[in-house]
Amino acid sequence: MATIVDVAKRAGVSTATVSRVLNGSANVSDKTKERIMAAIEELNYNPNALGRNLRRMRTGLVLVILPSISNSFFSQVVKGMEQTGAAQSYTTMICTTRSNPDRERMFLNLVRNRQADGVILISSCLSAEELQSFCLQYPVVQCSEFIPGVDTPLVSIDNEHAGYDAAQHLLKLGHRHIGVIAARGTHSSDLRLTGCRRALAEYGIADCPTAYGNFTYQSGYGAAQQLLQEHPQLTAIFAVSDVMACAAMRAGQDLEHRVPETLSVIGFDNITMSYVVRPSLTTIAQPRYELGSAAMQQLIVQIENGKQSHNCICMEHTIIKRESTAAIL
Amino acid sequence: MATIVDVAKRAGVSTATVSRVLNGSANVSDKTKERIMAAIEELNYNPNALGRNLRRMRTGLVLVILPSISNSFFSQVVKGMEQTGAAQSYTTMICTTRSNPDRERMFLNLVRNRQADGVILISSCLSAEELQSFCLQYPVVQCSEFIPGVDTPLVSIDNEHAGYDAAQHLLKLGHRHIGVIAARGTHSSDLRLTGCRRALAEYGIADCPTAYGNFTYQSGYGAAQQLLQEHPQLTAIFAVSDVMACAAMRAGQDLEHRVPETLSVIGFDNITMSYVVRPSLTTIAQPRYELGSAAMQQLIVQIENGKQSHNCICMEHTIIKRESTAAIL
DNA sequence: CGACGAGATGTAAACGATTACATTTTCTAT
DNA sequence: ATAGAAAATGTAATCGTTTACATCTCGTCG
Repeated sequence: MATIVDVAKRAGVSTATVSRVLNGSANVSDKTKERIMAAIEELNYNPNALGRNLRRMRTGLVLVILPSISNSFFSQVVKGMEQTGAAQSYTTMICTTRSNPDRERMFLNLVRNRQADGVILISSCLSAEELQSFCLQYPVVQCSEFIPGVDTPLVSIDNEHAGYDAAQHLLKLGHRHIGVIAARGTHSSDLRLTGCRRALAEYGIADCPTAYGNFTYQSGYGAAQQLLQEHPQLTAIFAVSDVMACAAMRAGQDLEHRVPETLSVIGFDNITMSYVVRPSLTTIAQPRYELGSAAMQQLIVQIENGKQSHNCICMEHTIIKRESTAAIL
Repeated sequence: MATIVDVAKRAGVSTATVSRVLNGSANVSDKTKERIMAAIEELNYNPNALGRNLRRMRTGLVLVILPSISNSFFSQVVKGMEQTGAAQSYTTMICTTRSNPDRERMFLNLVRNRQADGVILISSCLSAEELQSFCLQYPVVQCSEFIPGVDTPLVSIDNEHAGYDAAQHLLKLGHRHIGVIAARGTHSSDLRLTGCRRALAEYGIADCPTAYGNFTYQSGYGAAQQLLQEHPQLTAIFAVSDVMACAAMRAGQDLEHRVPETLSVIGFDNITMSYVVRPSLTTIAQPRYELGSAAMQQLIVQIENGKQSHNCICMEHTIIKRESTAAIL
């Protein structure tokens, strides 16, 4: 494997000059430049990034840490990050934790180690304390799904308000018995639930049957079954994710409900599945690409200008009305 | 940021001894080890991986390059890679190309640059020639979706045979007018189509109407519409991906078909969506986790023992019969 | 008691680039 | 022709580790 020294020798110049050509620096004569290019070509030389990065003390790599790539919600968010990063010469790589804190720590260590310049967290599985101590020293941004009480820039939507809007939609359709499928230990789910209850309270409704799932189809199915069996008076279900909402529709149908005639269902995230199922799913959409893009923007500022003030960027959500919700009969 | 020199000074030893402790080497007295650990603690020292990797000329990083994370088929494949890699101390990162050859080249350059030790390709978008010249010099494995004619180890299923089996299933149910939704420029799709036609030929059927999509729901919907309108006699459709198969079901239903009574549909991949839709989708399943695991195994062998003979590992597929296919009336 | 070997530690040379500073060459203006 | 500026190039230190080799310190054994 050829090094810069080999190239320099072959071209009859010093390594400094080769380096200048490599980095497009001015003040190298065309003749020399050509000789160097030829030597690079002949030796099939590739600069060793380890040497370069060591000297520069940066890598141009940015990590996105998320639980898994199976949630198609993340796809667009990550795309926003990638494109915004690429526009400023950062390479984005995806690291999956499978909700294993040790795996997350391992990836954060890559930043400690200087193998990556910074990290964007989606749905971290560490404690606020652990995260806090990390983010004091290294560039970190939280995006979308986050741990509260940590001094990182944060890019998300107003989940409480979104939950409120979902419930409002059902209430305006006349529903008064509304159940929720939430997810335990997920801050956004807590906020959505809070917002939902606030809307119910405005209609004088104190009762809000809630079951919990973990974002899988199976868990959503079970939660919906439980809700519908324990509270037969329910006419609507709000699930904090589309996958669980789809499962709820199926569970409802399997319990002799018709959606939306006897059971309305509203989801969250607007993933592909939500318009593939039948009936198509009413849901809350987030500006996924923009969330990712803004998060990357924040991270790059941090990497290049150091720790920033605790920024919190809140984006707009929208409700997408489809076939799964209807006025109560 | 503390360096190994700072730690050595503080502990009153040489950097060599600190390094020995860091790497768990023998022959350091307990007393010294303790002093060094204390110094590391006090200085909040983290070894700089850039220096280390430069010296060792390896990083322990492995890249998985794929078009996008939105295809949930990849999720389990990648999990197999991650776990098998982790078991041998390799860190796996996911890189998405969005089918952009320049992005793919950029990621391959990380290997050229020595920022990663090797790479697994799923559905590369480079030419066989370009890939070939890369894989002669660096550790590469292709997995699942591949470019033919390149000397990399390959881990996949027998796509031709799988296509044959899908068609056989429909033929045995009595279908004689079978359409295919394929994907242009995808080798596995070509093979599946070939296999399908071989099965038809065995039944003396020469006609096999084929339309093309690009794995998106929309494209599958359009392809199915086209097939059903141009060939009203069709009673069954084989789509080379579940997403397109689901779209075909919907298109069929929107054209007044009932699935499976008047139209049978079979897909490929067994993604979550395939059992969420109604009717649930008959499909061909691949051993996803095992594909990924075997691919990583191959890669590690290459990284640690150098270029291997052109290995091709073929895994078993299975047909999963659900509600979307039925005997012809 | 002295030699020897094992164990503990230190010295210094890599690894492959970048870059501040020094030097040489070339050009311009008088 | 020559001073001086500008352009081109070179020298060598540096980034933070690891590790071959050298050295030192003991305890053991004949």
